Amino acid sequence: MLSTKYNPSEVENKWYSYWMENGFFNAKPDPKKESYTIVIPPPNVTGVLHMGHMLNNTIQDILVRRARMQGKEACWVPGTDHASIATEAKVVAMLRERGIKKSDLSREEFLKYAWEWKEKYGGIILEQLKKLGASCDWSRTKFTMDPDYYEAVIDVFIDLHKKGYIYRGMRMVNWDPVGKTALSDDEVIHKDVQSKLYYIKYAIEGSKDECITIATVRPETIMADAAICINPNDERYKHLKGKKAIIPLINRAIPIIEDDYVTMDFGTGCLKVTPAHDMNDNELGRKHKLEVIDILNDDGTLNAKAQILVGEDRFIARKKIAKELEEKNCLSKVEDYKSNVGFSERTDAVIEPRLSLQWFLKMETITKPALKHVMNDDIQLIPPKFKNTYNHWMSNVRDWCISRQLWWGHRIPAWYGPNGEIAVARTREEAFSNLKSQIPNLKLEDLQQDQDVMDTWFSSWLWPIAVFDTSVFKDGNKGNADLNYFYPTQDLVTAPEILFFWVARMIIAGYEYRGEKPFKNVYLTGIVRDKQGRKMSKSLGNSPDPLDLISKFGADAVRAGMLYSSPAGNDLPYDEELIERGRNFTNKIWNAFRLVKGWEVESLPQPEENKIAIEWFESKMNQSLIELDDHFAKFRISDALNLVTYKLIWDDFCAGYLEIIKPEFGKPIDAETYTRTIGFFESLLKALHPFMPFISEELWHELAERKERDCILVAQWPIPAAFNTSILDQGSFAFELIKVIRNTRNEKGLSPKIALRLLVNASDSTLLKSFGGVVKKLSNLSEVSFNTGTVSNATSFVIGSTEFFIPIEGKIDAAKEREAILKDLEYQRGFMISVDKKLSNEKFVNSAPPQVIEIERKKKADAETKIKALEESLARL
RNA sequence: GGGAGCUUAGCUCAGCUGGUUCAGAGCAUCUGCCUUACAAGCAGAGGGUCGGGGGUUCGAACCCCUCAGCUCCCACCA
Repeated sequence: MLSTKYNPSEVENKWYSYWMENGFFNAKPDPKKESYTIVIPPPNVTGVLHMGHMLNNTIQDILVRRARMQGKEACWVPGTDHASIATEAKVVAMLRERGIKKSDLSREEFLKYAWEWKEKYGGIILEQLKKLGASCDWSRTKFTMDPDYYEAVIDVFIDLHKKGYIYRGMRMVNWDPVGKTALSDDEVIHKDVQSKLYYIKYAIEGSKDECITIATVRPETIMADAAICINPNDERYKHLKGKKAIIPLINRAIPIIEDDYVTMDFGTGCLKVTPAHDMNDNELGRKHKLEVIDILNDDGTLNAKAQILVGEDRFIARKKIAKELEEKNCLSKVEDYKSNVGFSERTDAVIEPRLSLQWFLKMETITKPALKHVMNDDIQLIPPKFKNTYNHWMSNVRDWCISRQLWWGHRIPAWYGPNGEIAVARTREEAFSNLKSQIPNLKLEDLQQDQDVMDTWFSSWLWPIAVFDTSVFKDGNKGNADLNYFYPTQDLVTAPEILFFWVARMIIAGYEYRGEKPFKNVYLTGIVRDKQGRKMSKSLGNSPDPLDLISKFGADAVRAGMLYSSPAGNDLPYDEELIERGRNFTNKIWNAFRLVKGWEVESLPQPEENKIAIEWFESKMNQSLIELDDHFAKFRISDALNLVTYKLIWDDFCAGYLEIIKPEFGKPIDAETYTRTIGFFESLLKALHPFMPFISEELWHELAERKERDCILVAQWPIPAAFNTSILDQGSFAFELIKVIRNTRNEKGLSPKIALRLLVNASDSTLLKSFGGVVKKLSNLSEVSFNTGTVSNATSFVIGSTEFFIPIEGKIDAAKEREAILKDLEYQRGFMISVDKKLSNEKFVNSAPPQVIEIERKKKADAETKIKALEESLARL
């Protein structure tokens, strides 16, 4: 006896192993087949699976499995990202726990630890994805620091340098004093922070007691001030033009300059200009040729140039300076102030704008095709609302700072001579030969390689190309068979947060190196949030462990749960109830299988209602399959499952079809119906497979004997045939009738066990003719009679324009019945009036499309019948 | 400051070309059922000025204007 509960865990392990053993996930170029490719957004190599991955990878797997069933050569390439700063931070933390400081290690020693760490924890996440059922071609698993990938990244750096896109420059960068590295703008998160606005008095040089007051949130940077700036139109300060102000505490004189950049009504209308420590001040400083005084060390402490508080952390210095200023009577007031502060995405340190020598990629030219091909829909963003944002970003893109002061990553292939000469080259030897002509006595060991590595995204932007061919970035290489077959890929599924970090840059690289888009569609998922709408995060502890969920509910249930209410681009408010609902669905399917499996099959004449049920369900299924394909074509994955597949299986197949054909307990089913039912079940399982791969595979094998390797994951996707609208209409009419009869039972307190008679005041109307037997069975009727005329001592109702009676002697409460009829009558009359009004409106009749008018006419006719029937019933009572 | 989006049942959300898929789903609630596939279930029911106001239209949840509230992205005025 099979359990009434579906038990997923055994089934899942069994089939995943079987699929792997048979190499079903592996793809290779096949000119006879269309290719379908997805590259996985490579998770951090030391990461663990979280709910966002679940959503993301479920969607990818659905797309890949469906493509595979459609006969395409489906290739889903997995892999991991070295994630330089995130991984390095983890390794540093691990070393610290073991009492080892990074600063005590050489680069080589540190990297040895990092690789050890990677070998130990790397790829856990990929193993976890297998539990979800991800049908990746694991033989293609790629890592962004695989030796060949590493080389490809270096090739690209050298190539772009040669093309003049990469340059080295002193720029203001976002400095992370904890990670001790520069960050790109995108790695900085701005948050509103409650801080203080200090009003500081600077004495005017040569004046007895006149002062100029500036407002700042950063008093610790006054020692780096290069000027005071006022607005040229500001009458209040005109007289100070050309004079000098004296920085308190260190008594250094700085010029008072004018620039209309200064907002007159903010603070005091005077601005301290600190070119070394503020992006805007830096621009201002350059414009006015001001001195740049950098008073901070790379860890955010004050250096000797500050003259005071040397070695103190900037935030401690801030407090101390404020106190000192107050003591020296230089602080006129302090206000509470909400300011927007940048934080490091990875270390959460407050970002310090800092001047430093970094490598940059010029973005202006190289981004052009990437903008164009998204705007003209060669590449489609789903949902399309992101096009605007993309346009805005790509049109205002700044040069990309690609160097990072880290060790874990692709080391910048630049070599410096004794006097700062630069050679960009693959090896020391190559650099040497490049430089020796200009440096007479150069020795090989004089050359120093740049200490920095490249931004992680500078490697992952090559992903869709490099997963297939890493040698293609060298001159003259046309690409291998894999690349030419699988590239461009079709769909990319990722989170909107990395649209610019990653997606845009892959597009740039795609056009630069292949002259072709990397993918056709970009499906942007939502963010998984908790019930309170907060992002799932480790620090909040609000993220469930996906593997726990899988072992509790099954992978199929979790996959379905992730798809409830998660259309593209919309956030998903996560709730375990969603997974439960998914679990309930698997159980429903399991029980449908138990029912069918339990039937005795005999060659019997096929009952009439079974014939109708088969005809009806076939049409219903074809109709649904068409809708299903349509949803897929529009990337409405969630709708494809919830609005179509789920309803088709639960409502139409289980609640409708199976209930009709179900033989009485203990009685056999006719062979014809049984065979057709198995066929339907198989089609349903196929349509279900992309969403719920495990239960569909299991039941595929349970429903019939299968040959070796005859698996549902390689079965052919069901192709919808034409459907019969008339039978579908008859079906809905019949189910409506059944519902009303059941409701009548409920209202009148009649047990479902008591058979009722249904009398129809019409000839065997076409709408009911075929479905008479169905209605009889599903609403437990002893008879259905036609042409009965009006019947007394019965409850009556009208569906469409047909009047029905159910004789229920003794169960009729005339007063109650009358009340109900009057209420209905009132509504119907009101409805009539509004329809009439519409139909007698000439403008409506003239301008509305004919089918709309037809519908209104039908409404009117139905209402007329109803009113007539109601009036008659009233008269009889 | 610039941009995008959201506001529909108690909750979470659909509603795709302005018109029968038009006011929907799931959950929650209520009623009745342990009916021989499934109580993780079955059969029903109630629940709504589609954020407020105005407009366009024969017709508006949907288009336009406006007000209010919320969210996200980008920029940073010290």
